[in-house]
Amino acid sequence: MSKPVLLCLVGPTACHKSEAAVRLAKRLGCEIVSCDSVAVYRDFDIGAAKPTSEERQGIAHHMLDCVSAHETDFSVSAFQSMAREAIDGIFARGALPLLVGGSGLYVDAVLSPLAFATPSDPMIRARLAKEYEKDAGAVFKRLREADPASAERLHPNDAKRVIRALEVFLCSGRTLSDWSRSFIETQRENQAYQVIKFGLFLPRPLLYARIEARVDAMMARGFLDEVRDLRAKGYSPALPAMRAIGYEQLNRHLDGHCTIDEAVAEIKQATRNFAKRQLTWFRRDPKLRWFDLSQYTDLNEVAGEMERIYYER
RNA sequence: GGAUGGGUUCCCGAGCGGCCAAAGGGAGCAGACUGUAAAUCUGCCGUCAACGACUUCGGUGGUUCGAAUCCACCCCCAUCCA
Repeated sequence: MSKPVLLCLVGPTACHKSEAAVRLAKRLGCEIVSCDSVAVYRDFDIGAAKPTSEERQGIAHHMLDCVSAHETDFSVSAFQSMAREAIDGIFARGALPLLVGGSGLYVDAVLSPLAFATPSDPMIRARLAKEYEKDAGAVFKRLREADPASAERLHPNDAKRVIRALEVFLCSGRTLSDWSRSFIETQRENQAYQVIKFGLFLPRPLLYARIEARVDAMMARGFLDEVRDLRAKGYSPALPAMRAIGYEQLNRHLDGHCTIDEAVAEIKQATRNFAKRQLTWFRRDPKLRWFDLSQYTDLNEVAGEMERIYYER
């Protein structure tokens, strides 16, 4: 029996992903599943570049505004199960799911059903974080004893991952490398969908120029007020969501640490760096079909090309 | 016109006789990535026929075995006095 087909559109930030997705969705009758680590948050709109209702043009969008930034137990894993539920619903409706997003890990999480089943324990993690701060070397050494494979793979300076790997071992008795191995093995026979992946990109100089223009546009649309409102609503600048690009810098400005011009310049810089990292992530996927936006006069052409590929699958 | 402080590799910025192609940061490039990932982390980063060679520290000329570092003059910049 043939697997259900699922479309996926990725690319760095500021590449017209949302717009291209809507065009494609209109042609193929898709419902969109956003894979964006910031757009999931309610009240985070302008800075998250969340498509407005006009921009969505009546196309159903899932995984937008689906969690509160206050949620302390949100995670990639939570995202994964919610997104998969949304996808099941789309299939049930006889529609075609179109994953769209720039958060590579989130995209992969959705596409790899069995990943992230790994256990976690916030208490242990917090304790390890403290220990790491005091003596990073000691924590890494413990990891090397408990899970040599992960220790080998991880850099001692990578606090997050070193701590997480040890956490997994401490709360489950199994190593992270063990969990991931079984994931890879099971994934092979559990590839749930037939995935067609598209990637959008622009030559670096154009990309960077577009990013800067878009940050200016966000500011013009009231990004600063959005952050002010967020604070007024009780969102602490310490929240993970408030550390997202743009929100972080604007919070620093609001706290008097820098001028608005400095903040904006930093946002542009951080976004450029981010876009580059996204490209690094997506580039390793050999199955991705890339579209250089500078080679097309408009997005309909791109969407048309994608449509053709879909039918020729 | 005078006084003082400066001009360092793409940028900021240390260095102030050898251990200096020159700390550190930023940018740029490449990469990693399995529980809030727009995060976190790594590598490269003057040039080359590259375990060695060559060209750099405002300019020119000196001192010295040896200078980004000392001296002279010159050119810029900043501040202050006129």
